[in-house]
Formats: sequence, structure tokens, C-alpha cells
Amino acid sequence: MLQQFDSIDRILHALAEPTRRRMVERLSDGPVSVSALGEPFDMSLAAVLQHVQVLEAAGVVRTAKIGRVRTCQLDLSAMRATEQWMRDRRATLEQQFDRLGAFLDATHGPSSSDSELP
Amino acid sequence: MLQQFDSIDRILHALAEPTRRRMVERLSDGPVSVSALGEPFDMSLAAVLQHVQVLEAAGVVRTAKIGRVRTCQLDLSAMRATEQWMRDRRATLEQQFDRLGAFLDATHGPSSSDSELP
DNA sequence: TCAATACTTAAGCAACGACTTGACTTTATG
DNA sequence: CATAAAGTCAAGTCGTTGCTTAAGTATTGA
Repeated sequence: MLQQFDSIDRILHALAEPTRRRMVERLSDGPVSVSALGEPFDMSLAAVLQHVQVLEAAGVVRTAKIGRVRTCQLDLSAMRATEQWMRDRRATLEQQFDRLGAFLDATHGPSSSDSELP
Repeated sequence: MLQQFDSIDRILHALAEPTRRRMVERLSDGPVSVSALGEPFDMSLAAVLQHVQVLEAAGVVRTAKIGRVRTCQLDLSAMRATEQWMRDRRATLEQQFDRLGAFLDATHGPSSSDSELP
């Protein structure tokens, strides 16, 4: 597979990992250090750092080092962009349903709406 | 890594793959057959089918076979659930900002708001 | 200053995931 | 019926990823 990831690809890839997802959940309560972030997991600090680096490379978190501790913080704009991508797909498809509904209404008179999936 | 994926994990994993993301974009224009879905990609039909199976297992698409052709269709509820997860993380964190803002306002009088990231 | 703390880096390994090819199975269609 | 079309299944290849351990580097506190 070619590694020509665009921004959304990197964000989704970062969030697809269960451990990283739980880290993000933790970070939504506020900023924490790398070791504090990894504390719930049975995992070396090096592994925790690798997850943090993936999240940071994706733009999902920002980090800053003060003294010897690196503090991690969620960057919401990445998730906003991803939500937006999903909203766009939904909007496009929902438009299709609307057009189909209108077509059916025009062809055979108005009937029950088909514009929502079960 | 333990394979104890929950629903959102499977959805995000399915959408994290660039090829599958483009398939989803195609499907947001309406339902297509497996071979039509794979037509833009330089890839065997077997590979296309594997992607479809991942998307279906994640609940991102539903498929149905009529005669010899299997038609694929987006299921929006999966993406809605994922959007919701992201909205929840954002909401929690934004609440933190609000609390911090209120704290700062109470401690030193009102100043410029910190409730939004750059 | 010495030792503990908090990361960081690098190398290596095993599991996973995206592809492939090749052999079928099922529907159409001439 | 014979052949093509559309999809399915099963191995097997190979790069990526999540993790480990081991050996650093700064910082901090007694």
C-alpha cells in the first residue's frame, strides 16, 4: 500500500487503534503527561510514547515539553475535520434519497416517505 | 494486540484505509455493484471484495445479492455513531475550557475568553 | 554531586492486513 | 448447451504496525 496518506486518513488511522482511542478519551478530560496517559495500560513507556507520536503526527493531539515532562493535549480541529467529512458523505447520500422520494412522488403520486434508512 | 474491537473501533478501522474511504465516497453517490465499486482501482476483484467485507463487517455498508451481482449501499447509522463519539469527546473537552474560563473570570476579573483553540 | 525520574532512540520480533493467484460456484446469454 | 460474467474461497507473500528490551539524554531533588 502506498503511504500517500492525506490528513483525514492519518486522523482515522490514529483513532482506529483501541488503545489510542482510550487515550483520546482520557485526554478529553484535560491535558496529561505521557506517563500519566499510559498509566492505565499494561505497556512500556516507550510503547505509550509511540502512540502519542502517532496521535501527534495525525494532528489529534499537541504536546509540549516543560522540564522533563511532556504534556499532551487534544487538538479538536482534527476531529472536527473528520466529523465534517462524515457529514458531507451523509449529506450527499441523503440528497439521493430526497431525489428518489421526489421522483417517486412525481411518477406515482405522493406516498410514504423513503428518505430515511431503517 | 487483543482483538476485542468494539463497534466504533471496527468502523474507524474500516474508514482509515484510503481505498475504502474512496469506496465510501463513491457509495455516497448511490448503490453500486462490487465490480463497479472496484473499477477505479488497479486491483483484483478478490481484493475489492475483501474491502467490501471489511466495510460490511463494520456496518458501514450493507449488501445484497440479486442474481450474480452483489449491490453495495452505505449504511449511514455507522457514521452517525462515529460522529457522535467525536462530538462527545469535543463536548467534554470544551466543558473543561468553559470551566477554566469561569475559574479565571472568578479569580482575576473577566478577561479575553480562552474557550476556543487556535 | 548523585541518583531517581521522565522521557527518547534504536533494534528487533510477531501479528496483522492488503494484495495476489488459482480454483471454484452461480447466473446470465448467444 | 457452452461460454462468459460476477462473485467467492483459500493459500501464500510481503510490508506495516504494536510491542518489547536495552541503552541513552535531560531534569530534578536530596
